[in-house]
Amino acid sequence: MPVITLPDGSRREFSSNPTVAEIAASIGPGLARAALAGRVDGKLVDVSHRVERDAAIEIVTDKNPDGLEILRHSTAHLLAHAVKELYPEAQVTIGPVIDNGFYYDFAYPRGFTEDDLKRIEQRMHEIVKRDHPVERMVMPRDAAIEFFRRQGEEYKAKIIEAIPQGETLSLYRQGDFTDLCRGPHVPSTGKLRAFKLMKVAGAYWRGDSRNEMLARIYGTAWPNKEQLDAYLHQLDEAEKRDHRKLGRAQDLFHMQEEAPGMVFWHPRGWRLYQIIQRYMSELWVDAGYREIRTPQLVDRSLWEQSGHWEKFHADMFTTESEKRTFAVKPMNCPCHIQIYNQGLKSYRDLPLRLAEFGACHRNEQSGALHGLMRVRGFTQDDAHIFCTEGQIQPEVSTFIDMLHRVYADFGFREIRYRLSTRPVNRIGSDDLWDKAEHALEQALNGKSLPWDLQPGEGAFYGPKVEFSLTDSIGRVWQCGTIQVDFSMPGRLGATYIAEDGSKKVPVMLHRAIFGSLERFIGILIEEYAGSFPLWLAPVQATIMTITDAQAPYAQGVEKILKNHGFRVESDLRNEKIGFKIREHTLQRIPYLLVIGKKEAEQGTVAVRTRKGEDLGVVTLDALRDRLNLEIAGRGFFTISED
RNA sequence: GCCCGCAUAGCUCAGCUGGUAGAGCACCUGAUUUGUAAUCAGGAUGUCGGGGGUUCGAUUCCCUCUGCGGGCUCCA
Repeated sequence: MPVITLPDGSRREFSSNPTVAEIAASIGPGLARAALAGRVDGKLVDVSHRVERDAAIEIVTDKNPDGLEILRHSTAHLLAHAVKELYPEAQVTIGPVIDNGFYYDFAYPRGFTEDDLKRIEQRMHEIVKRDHPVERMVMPRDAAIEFFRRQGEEYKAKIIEAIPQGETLSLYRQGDFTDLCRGPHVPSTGKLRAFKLMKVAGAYWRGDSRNEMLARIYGTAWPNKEQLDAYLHQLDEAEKRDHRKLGRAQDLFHMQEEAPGMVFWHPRGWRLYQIIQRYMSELWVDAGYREIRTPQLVDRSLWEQSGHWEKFHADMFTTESEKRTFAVKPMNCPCHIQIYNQGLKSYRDLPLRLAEFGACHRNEQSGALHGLMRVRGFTQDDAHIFCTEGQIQPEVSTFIDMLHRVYADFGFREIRYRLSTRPVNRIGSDDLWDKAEHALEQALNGKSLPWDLQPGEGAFYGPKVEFSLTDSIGRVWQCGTIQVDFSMPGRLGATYIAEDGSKKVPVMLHRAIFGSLERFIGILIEEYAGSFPLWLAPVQATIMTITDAQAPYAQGVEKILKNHGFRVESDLRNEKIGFKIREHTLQRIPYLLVIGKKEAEQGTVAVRTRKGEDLGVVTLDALRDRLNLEIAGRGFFTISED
């Protein structure tokens, strides 16, 4: 008879083979009710699973991450169940768990509307009330195909057809609804309580844009209403950080119909942009880069040579002049090679690091555009390192250190690392790709960084490491990148004279840290929710007067602070001080400097932060020292963060 | 590009089933000279995204284009 070992090490012996549910019940009725699934010797199973030999058992509840995942997965089935009841002609496809929830894709040409979502959600609650037991069945592969075909579920049948012959499949049935699924699932629909359907979207069958569009419904699910509400609240909060909203509210930039995907930077936004640009420009000097500037418009022939015309043509803006075709540059690399090619290079010149704030344009698909994050006109902090094969490792390694420093300065702690390998559409031999992919992998492993592999996601000219940051609602955006390129220098005739006097082709590393200034600023706005640290704040302090009488003194203070290099503005309007405080606090100005009769007489200012702290009355020298200290602290200084 | 949705004053938004539009803030004028998150009073404001159609009549219904939003595909 099986002996069951529980997570606390205790053992129980059963007189007959118990199910997971029975084991839970033997521990306590509360646990029996809470049991969603079991873990038997590490393997997740349904509570109906019968344990037939000695095993380590854990009862999985919604307190456990596995339990939450099962809950979400079962809620996806619940969604499909409701849809099939309401819209029998819809076909089910797949319904996986994702962060914070799940989705389910249906083949339903009419598509779903917001009203449908309400109906579906209501029906889901009804099915929960019915508390259908969720039963597991097994079926041979071919029988399963037959089973779904009979029900008109062509997509399910196709999914199963992709599974090898001879496999036995598990199906789950709740009421009249049966779905193919590996499981496990909650024991009955009554276990599902806190969920909400979020949105409808289109998604291609099997993720291929050549396939038909399915109707996807996204939902979220939680163990209880409190957690669901907390999540919904968190989403509301995240929405307030949206860079598009804050960009308008803080008068940083705007975009308009006549220039889709292009940014109109307003004075404050442009100041921020320039602060960031200058920061990088100085870092380049420190790191041995040399800054350059190359043309926007380049003849088609260069793009043909570089391979862009062939692989990237659809994304390039072109124009005609004097019977020639020019393309607005989508990337800077070919131009940088032109600068490299001026004058004969020696191995002694390597590594040669050429950097540019390269203004690029790409004709992105209209549906891909997204605020500052995905635009058609953007500026990269782009550099190309020309080096020997032996210099690849140290250069990649040094680059990653530099990137870490930059991200830390801007307050980013969580970076996602991804290695993207050769795509189908590519130039260069497999031998070169092997070498390049290997070089990047080694650089990452050398720093013990956790990275994900993205097979087939590399650029057409080489593999890359992507360094990604997340926006306010958790969407991941690639910012930094380093790419090894063994192909393009050769195509564009770059060479150097080696130690032995022979002519060799250098390796080129494409690399960026911000990626695009636009995207980086977008993420920065969301990261700080518009409350920029002092060193980045477009306006660092606003001087405001109590009455007109202090205007001359206030203007003097403004001048002094500006001379110290601070970004200061004055608000001399005939308004009450509370009104001015409110306005500039909402603008997230780090320091509010109030000047009344007293301050004007004493030669001081009363300091208030955007958080509402009163720092008292200080002299201008004391203020200067404080601001300078805080500015020097960059992302590490937290006094005025909120 | 594809699917779904949206487009009303500078901004945020209201406007039920068709009868040419409204609020708050902002703006302008005047009063007020004010001490740490909204002083009071008055005033002006719209081709209701563009084009076409149905209708006696369209912000409202239909078609189409453009842009935006959320996804998908793609990418910095």
